Amino acid sequence: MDKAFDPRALEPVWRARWDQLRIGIADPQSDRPKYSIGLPPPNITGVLHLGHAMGFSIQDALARNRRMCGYEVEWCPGTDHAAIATQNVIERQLAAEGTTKEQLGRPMFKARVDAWYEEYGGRIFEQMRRLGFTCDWSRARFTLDEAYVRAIRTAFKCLFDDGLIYRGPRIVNWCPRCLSAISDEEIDWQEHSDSLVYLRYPVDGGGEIVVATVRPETMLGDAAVAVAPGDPRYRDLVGRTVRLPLTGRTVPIVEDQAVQPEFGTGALKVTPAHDPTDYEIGERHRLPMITVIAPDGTMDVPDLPQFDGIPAAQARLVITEALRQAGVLVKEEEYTHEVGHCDRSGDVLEPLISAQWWVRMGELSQPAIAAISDGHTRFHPSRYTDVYLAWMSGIRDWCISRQIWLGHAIPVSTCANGHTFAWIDQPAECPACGDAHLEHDTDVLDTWFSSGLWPFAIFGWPEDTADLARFYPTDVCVTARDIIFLWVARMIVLGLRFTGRSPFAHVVITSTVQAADGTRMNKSKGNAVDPLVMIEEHGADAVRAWAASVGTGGQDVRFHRQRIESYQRFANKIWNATRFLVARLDNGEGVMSAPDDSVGIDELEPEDRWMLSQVAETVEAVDASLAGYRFHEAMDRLYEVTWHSFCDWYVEMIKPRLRDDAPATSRAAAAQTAITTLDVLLRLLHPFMPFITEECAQRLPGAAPSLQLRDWPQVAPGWREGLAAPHRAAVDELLQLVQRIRILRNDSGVAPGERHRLQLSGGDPVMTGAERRRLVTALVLVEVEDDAVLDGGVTVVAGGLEARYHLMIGDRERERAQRRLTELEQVIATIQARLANPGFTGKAKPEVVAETRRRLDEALREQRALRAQIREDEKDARR
RNA sequence: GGGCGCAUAGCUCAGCUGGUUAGAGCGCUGCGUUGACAUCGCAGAGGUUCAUUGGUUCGAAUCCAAUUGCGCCCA
Repeated sequence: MDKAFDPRALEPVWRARWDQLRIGIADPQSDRPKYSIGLPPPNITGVLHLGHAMGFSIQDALARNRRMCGYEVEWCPGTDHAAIATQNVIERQLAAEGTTKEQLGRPMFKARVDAWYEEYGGRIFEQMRRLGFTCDWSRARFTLDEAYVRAIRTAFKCLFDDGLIYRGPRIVNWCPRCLSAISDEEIDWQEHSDSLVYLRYPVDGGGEIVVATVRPETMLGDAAVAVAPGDPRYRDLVGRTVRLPLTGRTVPIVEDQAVQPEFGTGALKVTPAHDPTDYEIGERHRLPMITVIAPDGTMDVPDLPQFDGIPAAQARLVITEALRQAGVLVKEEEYTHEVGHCDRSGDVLEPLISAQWWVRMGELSQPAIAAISDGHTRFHPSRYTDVYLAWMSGIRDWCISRQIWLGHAIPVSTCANGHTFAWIDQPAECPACGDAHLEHDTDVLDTWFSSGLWPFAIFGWPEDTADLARFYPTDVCVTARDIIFLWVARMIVLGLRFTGRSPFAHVVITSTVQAADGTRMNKSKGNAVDPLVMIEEHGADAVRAWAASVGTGGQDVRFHRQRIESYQRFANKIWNATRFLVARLDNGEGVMSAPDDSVGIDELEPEDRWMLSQVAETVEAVDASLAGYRFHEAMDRLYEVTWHSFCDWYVEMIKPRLRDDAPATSRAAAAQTAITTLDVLLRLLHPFMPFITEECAQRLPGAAPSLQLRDWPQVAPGWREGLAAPHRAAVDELLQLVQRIRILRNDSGVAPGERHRLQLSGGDPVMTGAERRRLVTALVLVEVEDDAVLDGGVTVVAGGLEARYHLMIGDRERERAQRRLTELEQVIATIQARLANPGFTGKAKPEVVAETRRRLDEALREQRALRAQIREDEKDARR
């Protein structure tokens, strides 16, 4: 084996092996229990970012783990056509070529789009393969596939025929660049510094009312002035009318609960056609909807030619000036507020009234609420349950139409006789009257409508396929927090509607990766980290282990490359531990073999039992962590036990036993334990770090072609307790003693090769003196004496174990002993006070009290030893 | 305006259902190249005891309330 693990050389080998073994390909006919996941489909023309790397690493870890646990795993990948994003890309290309999609026409535009998909369609899958993901590539789906289109049309038609889809004019978030409606969830809020303008409106019959607004240009479309119900300042004005400056129109003063009396003057100008809140006020008071801004974002006021056609932002200044001239402007104040932008084009959104297609959510939301509140589907971390429920119970109708060219056409036609109907196969004539003059709707569907069908459409719905029967509902959906509403909620709603079942049992929300300074990673800001670069530089295992270690737990994470580096080093550590064992136990072919694999339990040494008991604990701990989707916990645990328990302690302890001249039985027991431990750890680590674990596992006796074909480790009942419980504590105690001896040597300035005599006494009788002497010798350079009594020396204690160590104390040790003594005095005082408290001894659990007593004993013993050490030292000093 | 989350070592963060002399990684300091690993080993410093203030409790970093600061979501 090479001296260091080389991911670049070994990763392609294992990817090829997994392909060859058809690891990800599921067999619906198998009699294993199923486990299924629908991969959240990335944008087909996008590139992999760290968020994908994280979420997908977690899914692959689940998939690999479940396979080893005996499940038939279907992890179905796919891509989304991402209509708005793709259209923007193509339009930018066209602009660079000096043309537009309108000049090109729809058929040519579609050809451009297809070419784009053709060129970049496979890219993100290739990137995913670099990380070693074992999706079922044979079932990959694309939301523009023919079968998928059928699913979408079927879903649409069902909802339409059930009266749950309607078309109507409503206020929407309109992007003047995309010339399309945008859903509430796609708004990017940014802070803007604007001015709050106070306008004086004359009240008919005398008096005035001052309103405050950040959008004075919309005053041309005012339909009322609203005040909070019962506001004493305006009580007398309610019911009277106001004469608007510039337009001269007369509008009423109304009361409405949406008005915040403390904001501005407490009087609100109401522009129902250009503000969502005003729209609602307008509906409540049946106000006219006066449109003054066109879809392209310019003023649409033919009666006022001086303003007509000016872009709204500019009109704001012009109209403010006109109001100032008219003496209407009272004052302007600086005002900072959040303004909605199109998250695709970045343009400021313009709320407008427009005819759109809507899904009636009221009825649909009920089962979607029940599915979560009844626990059929659970969120991890659980707090997202409330977030989801709050949103779902206040849900509004869903705007599903977009005025763009790319995407799924709304499958609706209208005939010359005014019959409007939805269809699955585009009809030639009206089913109601046979009229052949059909007009097809030119809008396309919101991308989230199609991805909302994902968990069942990927398996062939609406057809009755074997895959659908076998793999739906899926087990888990692993995704990012920002699409809980946009996507997860819609899948639940649509899944329940069309299949009667919630599409997944668990929703795992992964962390959001931020840049190191806590800001959002953003390609345009240049602070985005490319996972492929990370793979190149640190290896895929390191990236994946990082993803597992920070991906769950519910916190956002700041990206620090050092975190990935630490897992790269971890991979190297695993590699070298394996390399060492191979070197010692080589069967001649670079594979380790135990000299005798029929080692009986009775032949295990205390450290073997100590190690195996930790292995057993780790299996249980990792299982528990995975069951709770706490990947960070599993990763931490595996890192700790592999590096520290196994490499730092266990391997060091058994080094002498692995020498060729060591007693055969002891050597076999050590080899057997080391191999077993490594084998279990590799299997446990495999879902998180598949490449390194595969490569190392090949060096173990009886290796399978892939760890994916091995069973997940299990702990036999009673193994840990029966095998190792007493030895575990005894060895721990000994290790603590070793550490204290090392400290003593270190702080006394003992040279590395310098040996001193040491004598052990006390300790748990499960271990013999000889066993202890052997281990201490293996772990620290000392001459351990037999039981003969030595005079003098420094006493070192750990638990019930004591060592007399013959060396001259150095100054640093003297200081350390004094410091430690002071510290101990405090500890002892605290524990004694606790034990003296009848409230504690009376109410605390007996085992807690016993443990406290034990700790007191331990502290007292250490204190005695330190005092003796200091006395002895002073004696020496006098000599 | 409503909701959620976070404030623990220089940095990034763990600490589940309350009981530890409060931990890890990175960074920092000292020592170390006798055959697993310098992508390493051994040891060390570093937290007024876990934002602040109250409360519950025999006992709180851990539960409750309020406050301050920060982040996010919804409106």
